[in-house]
Amino acid sequence: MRQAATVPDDVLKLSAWLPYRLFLVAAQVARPLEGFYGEAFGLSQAGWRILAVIAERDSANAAEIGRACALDPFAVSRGIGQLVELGFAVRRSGKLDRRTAAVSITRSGRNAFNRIAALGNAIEARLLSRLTEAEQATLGSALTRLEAESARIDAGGWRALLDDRGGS
Amino acid sequence: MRQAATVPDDVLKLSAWLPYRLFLVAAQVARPLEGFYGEAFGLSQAGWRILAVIAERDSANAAEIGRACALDPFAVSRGIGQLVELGFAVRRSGKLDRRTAAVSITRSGRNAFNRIAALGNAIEARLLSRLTEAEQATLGSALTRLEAESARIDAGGWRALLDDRGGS
DNA sequence: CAATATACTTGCATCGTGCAATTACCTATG
DNA sequence: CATAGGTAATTGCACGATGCAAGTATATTG
Repeated sequence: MRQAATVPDDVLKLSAWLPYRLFLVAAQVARPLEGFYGEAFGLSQAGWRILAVIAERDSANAAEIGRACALDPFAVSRGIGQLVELGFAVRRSGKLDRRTAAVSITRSGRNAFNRIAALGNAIEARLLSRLTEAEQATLGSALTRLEAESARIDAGGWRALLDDRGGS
Repeated sequence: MRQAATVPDDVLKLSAWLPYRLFLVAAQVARPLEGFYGEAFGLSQAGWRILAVIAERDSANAAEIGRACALDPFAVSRGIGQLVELGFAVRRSGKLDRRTAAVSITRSGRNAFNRIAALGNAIEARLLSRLTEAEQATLGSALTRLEAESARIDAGGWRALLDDRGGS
Protein backbone atom coordinates (compact mmCIF):
# COMPACT_ATOMS: atom_id res chain seq x y z
CA MET A 1 0.00 0.00 0.00
CA ARG A 2 2.43 2.64 -1.24
CA GLN A 3 -0.37 5.06 -1.69
CA ALA A 4 1.77 8.04 -0.68
CA ALA A 5 2.96 8.57 -4.24
CA THR A 6 -0.58 9.16 -5.48
CA VAL A 7 -1.27 11.80 -2.84
CA PRO A 8 1.20 14.59 -3.57
CA ASP A 9 1.41 17.60 -1.31
CA ASP A 10 0.18 19.67 -4.25
CA VAL A 11 -3.43 19.16 -3.39
CA LEU A 12 -5.50 22.28 -3.65
CA LYS A 13 -9.15 22.41 -2.76
CA LEU A 14 -10.70 25.20 -4.79
CA SER A 15 -13.38 26.01 -2.24
CA ALA A 16 -10.78 26.38 0.50
CA TRP A 17 -8.19 28.24 -1.54
CA LEU A 18 -7.90 31.80 -0.28
CA PRO A 19 -7.69 33.57 -3.66
CA TYR A 20 -10.78 31.74 -4.90
CA ARG A 21 -12.72 32.58 -1.75
CA LEU A 22 -11.88 36.26 -2.11
CA PHE A 23 -12.79 36.16 -5.78
CA LEU A 24 -16.09 34.49 -5.05
CA VAL A 25 -17.28 37.11 -2.58
CA ALA A 26 -16.11 39.93 -4.84
CA ALA A 27 -17.80 38.44 -7.91
CA GLN A 28 -21.10 37.62 -6.23
CA VAL A 29 -21.34 41.07 -4.78
CA ALA A 30 -20.28 42.83 -7.98
CA ARG A 31 -23.02 41.24 -10.09
CA PRO A 32 -26.04 43.08 -8.65
CA LEU A 33 -24.12 46.35 -8.65
CA GLU A 34 -23.09 45.94 -12.28
CA GLY A 35 -26.64 45.04 -13.12
CA PHE A 36 -27.81 48.27 -11.57
CA TYR A 37 -25.42 50.75 -13.13
CA GLY A 38 -25.52 48.88 -16.40
CA GLU A 39 -29.30 49.08 -16.74
CA ALA A 40 -29.74 52.46 -15.13
CA PHE A 41 -26.91 54.36 -16.80
CA GLY A 42 -25.31 52.14 -19.44
CA LEU A 43 -22.11 52.24 -17.47
CA SER A 44 -19.33 49.64 -17.76
CA GLN A 45 -17.28 48.39 -14.86
CA ALA A 46 -14.35 50.57 -15.86
CA GLY A 47 -16.72 53.52 -16.18
CA TRP A 48 -18.00 53.00 -12.66
CA ARG A 49 -14.53 52.70 -11.19
CA ILE A 50 -13.38 55.87 -12.92
CA LEU A 51 -16.52 57.70 -11.86
CA ALA A 52 -15.80 56.75 -8.26
CA VAL A 53 -12.25 58.03 -8.58
CA ILE A 54 -13.11 61.41 -10.04
CA ALA A 55 -15.94 61.78 -7.53
CA GLU A 56 -13.38 62.15 -4.77
CA ARG A 57 -10.99 64.51 -6.56
CA ASP A 58 -11.30 67.93 -8.15
CA SER A 59 -9.73 66.57 -11.28
CA ALA A 60 -7.39 63.83 -12.37
CA ASN A 61 -5.45 62.87 -15.47
CA ALA A 62 -5.56 59.45 -17.06
CA ALA A 63 -2.41 58.19 -15.37
CA GLU A 64 -3.65 59.13 -11.92
CA ILE A 65 -6.98 57.47 -12.58
CA GLY A 66 -5.29 54.34 -13.80
CA ARG A 67 -3.17 54.15 -10.68
CA ALA A 68 -6.16 54.75 -8.42
CA CYS A 69 -8.33 51.99 -9.82
CA ALA A 70 -5.91 49.48 -11.30
CA LEU A 71 -6.83 50.09 -14.95
CA ASP A 72 -4.44 50.17 -17.89
CA PRO A 73 -4.24 53.34 -20.02
CA PHE A 74 -6.43 51.86 -22.76
CA ALA A 75 -9.22 51.03 -20.39
CA VAL A 76 -8.93 54.42 -18.75
CA SER A 77 -9.13 56.23 -22.06
CA ARG A 78 -12.19 54.27 -23.12
CA GLY A 79 -13.81 54.59 -19.74
CA ILE A 80 -13.37 58.36 -19.77
CA GLY A 81 -14.76 58.45 -23.29
CA GLN A 82 -17.84 56.62 -22.08
CA LEU A 83 -18.31 58.99 -19.13
CA VAL A 84 -17.94 62.02 -21.41
CA GLU A 85 -20.51 60.62 -23.85
CA LEU A 86 -22.91 60.06 -20.97
CA GLY A 87 -22.32 63.61 -19.74
CA PHE A 88 -20.85 62.32 -16.48
CA ALA A 89 -17.38 63.80 -16.95
CA VAL A 90 -15.59 66.53 -18.87
CA ARG A 91 -12.06 66.66 -20.23
CA ARG A 92 -10.10 69.90 -20.09
CA SER A 93 -6.62 69.79 -21.57
CA GLY A 94 -4.04 70.16 -18.81
CA LYS A 95 -2.75 73.68 -18.28
CA LEU A 96 0.75 72.63 -17.31
CA ASP A 97 1.24 69.71 -19.67
CA ARG A 98 -1.17 69.68 -22.56
CA ARG A 99 -0.57 66.02 -23.38
CA THR A 100 -2.57 65.21 -20.28
CA ALA A 101 -6.24 66.00 -19.78
CA ALA A 102 -7.79 67.06 -16.50
CA VAL A 103 -10.92 64.97 -16.11
CA SER A 104 -13.59 66.09 -13.69
CA ILE A 105 -17.03 64.91 -12.73
CA THR A 106 -20.12 66.82 -13.80
CA ARG A 107 -23.21 67.53 -11.76
CA SER A 108 -25.15 64.75 -13.44
CA GLY A 109 -22.14 62.47 -13.04
CA ARG A 110 -22.24 63.14 -9.33
CA ASN A 111 -25.95 62.37 -9.23
CA ALA A 112 -25.33 59.03 -10.87
CA PHE A 113 -22.40 58.36 -8.56
CA ASN A 114 -24.50 59.08 -5.49
CA ARG A 115 -27.18 56.66 -6.63
CA ILE A 116 -24.64 53.92 -7.30
CA ALA A 117 -22.73 54.65 -4.10
CA ALA A 118 -25.92 54.23 -2.10
CA LEU A 119 -26.24 50.72 -3.49
CA GLY A 120 -22.56 50.09 -2.92
CA ASN A 121 -22.82 51.17 0.67
CA ALA A 122 -25.88 49.00 1.18
CA ILE A 123 -23.92 46.02 -0.11
CA GLU A 124 -20.96 46.75 2.11
CA ALA A 125 -23.27 47.18 5.10
CA ARG A 126 -24.88 43.81 4.42
CA LEU A 127 -21.47 42.17 4.35
CA LEU A 128 -20.19 43.93 7.45
CA SER A 129 -23.38 43.08 9.33
CA ARG A 130 -22.15 39.50 9.42
CA LEU A 131 -18.93 40.42 11.21
CA THR A 132 -18.24 41.65 14.70
CA GLU A 133 -16.51 44.98 15.18
CA ALA A 134 -13.33 43.16 16.10
CA GLU A 135 -13.53 41.03 12.96
CA GLN A 136 -14.11 44.11 10.82
CA ALA A 137 -10.99 45.69 12.27
CA THR A 138 -8.92 42.56 11.78
CA LEU A 139 -10.19 42.13 8.23
CA GLY A 140 -9.37 45.73 7.36
CA SER A 141 -5.86 45.51 8.64
CA ALA A 142 -5.30 42.10 7.08
CA LEU A 143 -6.54 43.35 3.72
CA THR A 144 -4.04 46.19 3.78
CA ARG A 145 -1.20 43.70 4.00
CA LEU A 146 -2.82 41.33 1.49
CA GLU A 147 -3.14 44.19 -1.00
CA ALA A 148 0.54 44.99 -0.64
CA GLU A 149 1.62 41.37 -0.92
CA SER A 150 -0.64 40.64 -3.89
CA ALA A 151 0.79 43.68 -5.67
CA ARG A 152 4.27 42.24 -5.16
CA ILE A 153 3.14 38.83 -6.37
CA ASP A 154 1.60 40.38 -9.46
CA ALA A 155 4.69 42.46 -10.17
CA GLY A 156 7.01 39.49 -9.81
CA GLY A 157 5.16 37.27 -12.27
CA TRP A 158 4.76 33.52 -12.02
CA ARG A 159 8.40 32.66 -12.65
CA ALA A 160 9.39 34.32 -9.39
CA LEU A 161 6.91 32.20 -7.48
CA LEU A 162 8.17 28.76 -8.34
CA ASP A 163 11.50 28.63 -6.55
CA ASP A 164 11.68 31.23 -3.79
CA ARG A 165 10.61 30.37 -0.28
CA GLY A 166 8.62 33.01 1.62
CA GLY A 167 9.37 36.71 1.32
CA SER A 168 11.27 39.41 3.15
CA MET B 1 -23.59 77.93 4.78
CA ARG B 2 -26.03 75.14 4.07
CA GLN B 3 -23.23 72.97 2.75
CA ALA B 4 -24.74 69.84 4.19
CA ALA B 5 -26.77 69.28 1.04
CA THR B 6 -23.62 69.02 -1.06
CA VAL B 7 -22.08 66.38 1.24
CA PRO B 8 -24.54 63.51 1.14
CA ASP B 9 -23.96 60.42 3.22
CA ASP B 10 -23.56 58.51 -0.03
CA VAL B 11 -19.83 59.06 -0.18
CA LEU B 12 -17.93 55.95 -1.11
CA LYS B 13 -14.18 55.81 -1.30
CA LEU B 14 -13.25 53.14 -3.80
CA SER B 15 -9.97 52.23 -2.15
CA ALA B 16 -11.69 51.71 1.20
CA TRP B 17 -14.77 49.94 -0.11
CA LEU B 18 -14.69 46.31 1.01
CA PRO B 19 -15.85 44.70 -2.25
CA TYR B 20 -13.23 46.60 -4.22
CA ARG B 21 -10.50 45.63 -1.79
CA LEU B 22 -11.43 41.97 -2.07
CA PHE B 23 -11.58 42.23 -5.84
CA LEU B 24 -8.18 43.89 -5.99
CA VAL B 25 -6.38 41.16 -4.07
CA ALA B 26 -8.15 38.45 -6.04
CA ALA B 27 -7.37 40.08 -9.39
CA GLN B 28 -3.73 40.83 -8.65
CA VAL B 29 -3.12 37.33 -7.49
CA ALA B 30 -5.03 35.71 -10.35
CA ARG B 31 -2.98 37.40 -13.05
CA PRO B 32 0.31 35.52 -12.59
CA LEU B 33 -1.56 32.24 -12.19
CA GLU B 34 -3.55 32.79 -15.38
CA GLY B 35 -0.36 33.75 -17.13
CA PHE B 36 1.15 30.46 -16.10
CA TYR B 37 -1.60 28.04 -17.03
CA GLY B 38 -2.40 30.06 -20.13
CA GLU B 39 1.14 29.88 -21.51
CA ALA B 40 1.99 26.44 -20.23
CA PHE B 41 -1.23 24.60 -21.15
CA GLY B 42 -3.47 26.95 -23.14
CA LEU B 43 -5.99 26.73 -20.35
CA SER B 44 -8.72 29.32 -19.73
CA GLN B 45 -9.87 30.45 -16.31
CA ALA B 46 -12.98 28.31 -16.55
CA GLY B 47 -10.83 25.38 -17.65
CA TRP B 48 -8.61 25.75 -14.60
CA ARG B 49 -11.52 25.96 -12.23
CA ILE B 50 -13.14 22.86 -13.69
CA LEU B 51 -9.85 21.00 -13.63
CA ALA B 52 -9.54 21.81 -9.94
CA VAL B 53 -13.05 20.52 -9.31
CA ILE B 54 -12.67 17.21 -11.11
CA ALA B 55 -9.26 16.75 -9.50
CA GLU B 56 -10.95 16.24 -6.16
CA ARG B 57 -13.76 13.96 -7.31
CA ASP B 58 -13.97 10.62 -9.08
CA SER B 59 -16.33 12.11 -11.59
CA ALA B 60 -18.86 14.90 -11.87
CA ASN B 61 -21.55 16.00 -14.26
CA ALA B 62 -21.84 19.50 -15.64
CA ALA B 63 -24.37 20.69 -13.10
CA GLU B 64 -22.24 19.57 -10.18
CA ILE B 65 -19.20 21.25 -11.65
CA GLY B 66 -21.11 24.44 -12.21
CA ARG B 67 -22.29 24.50 -8.62
CA ALA B 68 -18.81 23.78 -7.30
CA CYS B 69 -17.08 26.59 -9.13
CA ALA B 70 -19.79 29.17 -9.77
CA LEU B 71 -19.92 28.72 -13.55
CA ASP B 72 -23.05 28.76 -15.69
CA PRO B 73 -23.84 25.68 -17.82
CA PHE B 74 -22.51 27.32 -21.01
CA ALA B 75 -19.15 28.04 -19.46
CA VAL B 76 -19.00 24.58 -17.97
CA SER B 77 -19.75 22.93 -21.30
CA ARG B 78 -17.08 24.96 -23.07
CA GLY B 79 -14.58 24.46 -20.30
CA ILE B 80 -15.07 20.70 -20.37
CA GLY B 81 -14.72 20.81 -24.14
CA GLN B 82 -11.39 22.54 -23.74
CA LEU B 83 -10.17 20.05 -21.16
CA VAL B 84 -11.19 17.13 -23.39
CA GLU B 85 -9.37 18.65 -26.37
CA LEU B 86 -6.26 19.08 -24.26
CA GLY B 87 -6.54 15.50 -23.08
CA PHE B 88 -7.03 16.60 -19.48
CA ALA B 89 -10.51 15.15 -19.05
CA VAL B 90 -12.80 12.49 -20.49
CA ARG B 91 -16.56 12.43 -20.82
CA ARG B 92 -18.45 9.21 -20.28
CA SER B 93 -22.19 9.40 -20.72
CA GLY B 94 -23.92 8.91 -17.38
CA LYS B 95 -25.08 5.36 -16.69
CA LEU B 96 -28.19 6.34 -14.75
CA ASP B 97 -29.27 9.40 -16.72
CA ARG B 98 -27.77 9.56 -20.17
CA ARG B 99 -28.47 13.24 -20.61
CA THR B 100 -25.69 13.91 -18.15
CA ALA B 101 -22.04 13.08 -18.73
CA ALA B 102 -19.65 11.88 -16.07
CA VAL B 103 -16.50 13.93 -16.48
CA SER B 104 -13.28 12.73 -14.95
CA ILE B 105 -9.69 13.85 -14.94
CA THR B 106 -7.03 11.99 -16.90
CA ARG B 107 -3.52 11.23 -15.84
CA SER B 108 -2.08 14.09 -17.87
CA GLY B 109 -4.82 16.34 -16.53
CA ARG B 110 -3.71 15.50 -13.05
CA ASN B 111 -0.12 16.25 -13.95
CA ALA B 112 -1.15 19.67 -15.20
CA PHE B 113 -3.30 20.22 -12.15
CA ASN B 114 -0.43 19.37 -9.82
CA ARG B 115 1.86 21.84 -11.56
CA ILE B 116 -0.74 24.61 -11.36
CA ALA B 117 -1.69 23.73 -7.80
CA ALA B 118 1.94 24.07 -6.77
CA LEU B 119 1.88 27.65 -8.04
CA GLY B 120 -1.49 28.25 -6.44
CA ASN B 121 -0.25 27.00 -3.11
CA ALA B 122 2.84 29.18 -3.38
CA ILE B 123 0.62 32.20 -3.94
CA GLU B 124 -1.59 31.36 -1.02
CA ALA B 125 1.47 30.81 1.18
CA ARG B 126 2.83 34.20 0.22
CA LEU B 127 -0.45 35.83 1.18
CA LEU B 128 -0.81 33.94 4.45
CA SER B 129 2.78 34.72 5.38
CA ARG B 130 1.64 38.29 5.96
CA LEU B 131 -0.95 37.26 8.54
CA THR B 132 -0.63 35.89 12.04
CA GLU B 133 -2.19 32.53 12.85
CA ALA B 134 -4.96 34.31 14.70
CA GLU B 135 -5.64 36.55 11.72
CA GLN B 136 -5.71 33.56 9.39
CA ALA B 137 -8.30 31.91 11.57
CA THR B 138 -10.41 35.05 11.83
CA LEU B 139 -10.19 35.64 8.09
CA GLY B 140 -11.24 32.08 7.34
CA SER B 141 -14.24 32.22 9.56
CA ALA B 142 -15.21 35.69 8.37
CA LEU B 143 -14.97 34.59 4.74
CA THR B 144 -17.36 31.73 5.39
CA ARG B 145 -20.01 34.19 6.49
CA LEU B 146 -19.16 36.67 3.73
CA GLU B 147 -19.55 33.92 1.14
CA ALA B 148 -22.99 33.09 2.46
CA GLU B 149 -24.08 36.72 2.67
CA SER B 150 -22.75 37.60 -0.78
CA ALA B 151 -24.61 34.63 -2.22
CA ARG B 152 -27.83 36.01 -0.71
CA ILE B 153 -27.06 39.48 -2.04
CA ASP B 154 -26.45 38.07 -5.49
CA ALA B 155 -29.61 36.00 -5.41
CA GLY B 156 -31.72 38.94 -4.30
CA GLY B 157 -30.61 41.26 -7.08
CA TRP B 158 -30.13 45.00 -6.76
CA ARG B 159 -33.81 45.86 -6.32
CA ALA B 160 -33.88 44.06 -2.99
CA LEU B 161 -30.96 46.11 -1.74
CA LEU B 162 -32.38 49.57 -2.08
CA ASP B 163 -35.09 49.57 0.57
CA ASP B 164 -34.48 46.85 3.15
CA ARG B 165 -32.46 47.58 6.26
CA GLY B 166 -30.03 44.95 7.50
CA GLY B 167 -30.72 41.26 7.23
CA SER B 168 -32.06 38.45 9.36
C1' DC C 1 15.75 72.82 -33.84
C1' DA C 2 16.00 68.03 -34.84
C1' DA C 3 15.60 63.79 -32.22
C1' DT C 4 13.67 61.32 -28.79
C1' DA C 5 10.47 60.50 -25.06
C1' DT C 6 5.86 60.77 -23.04
C1' DA C 7 0.60 60.88 -22.52
C1' DC C 8 -3.00 59.50 -24.48
C1' DT C 9 -6.01 57.81 -28.27
C1' DT C 10 -7.68 54.90 -32.06
C1' DG C 11 -8.21 50.86 -34.93
C1' DC C 12 -8.25 46.18 -35.35
C1' DA C 13 -7.99 41.41 -34.31
C1' DT C 14 -9.23 38.31 -30.83
C1' DC C 15 -11.51 36.25 -27.12
C1' DG C 16 -14.87 35.66 -23.61
C1' DT C 17 -19.99 35.91 -22.52
C1' DG C 18 -24.89 35.90 -22.83
C1' DC C 19 -28.70 34.11 -24.97
C1' DA C 20 -31.73 31.64 -28.56
C1' DA C 21 -32.25 27.54 -30.59
C1' DT C 22 -31.21 22.60 -30.82
C1' DT C 23 -30.38 17.81 -29.52
C1' DA C 24 -30.87 14.01 -26.73
C1' DC C 25 -32.91 12.07 -23.16
C1' DC C 26 -36.09 11.31 -19.20
C1' DT C 27 -40.83 11.26 -16.91
C1' DA C 28 -45.65 11.53 -16.34
C1' DT C 29 -50.23 10.94 -18.21
C1' DG C 30 -54.11 9.34 -20.63
C1' DC D 1 -47.14 2.57 -24.83
C1' DA D 2 -47.47 6.81 -27.28
C1' DT D 3 -46.83 11.30 -26.64
C1' DA D 4 -46.46 15.82 -24.35
C1' DG D 5 -43.71 18.25 -21.64
C1' DG D 6 -39.66 18.86 -18.92
C1' DT D 7 -34.52 18.73 -18.17
C1' DA D 8 -29.17 18.36 -19.20
C1' DA D 9 -26.10 19.72 -22.13
C1' DT D 10 -24.45 21.67 -26.38
C1' DT D 11 -23.98 24.79 -30.38
C1' DG D 12 -24.31 29.06 -33.13
C1' DC D 13 -24.28 33.76 -33.25
C1' DA D 14 -24.01 38.49 -31.87
C1' DC D 15 -21.97 41.56 -28.97
C1' DG D 16 -18.87 43.73 -25.76
C1' DA D 17 -14.51 43.60 -23.35
C1' DT D 18 -9.31 43.28 -23.94
C1' DG D 19 -4.68 43.38 -25.81
C1' DC D 20 -1.66 45.34 -28.74
C1' DA D 21 0.20 48.06 -32.93
C1' DA D 22 0.20 52.28 -34.66
C1' DG D 23 -0.89 57.17 -34.61
C1' DT D 24 -1.24 62.06 -32.78
C1' DA D 25 0.01 65.70 -30.06
C1' DT D 26 2.99 67.63 -26.91
C1' DA D 27 7.11 67.95 -24.07
C1' DT D 28 12.14 67.53 -23.36
C1' DT D 29 16.94 67.07 -24.52
C1' DG D 30 21.28 67.53 -26.81
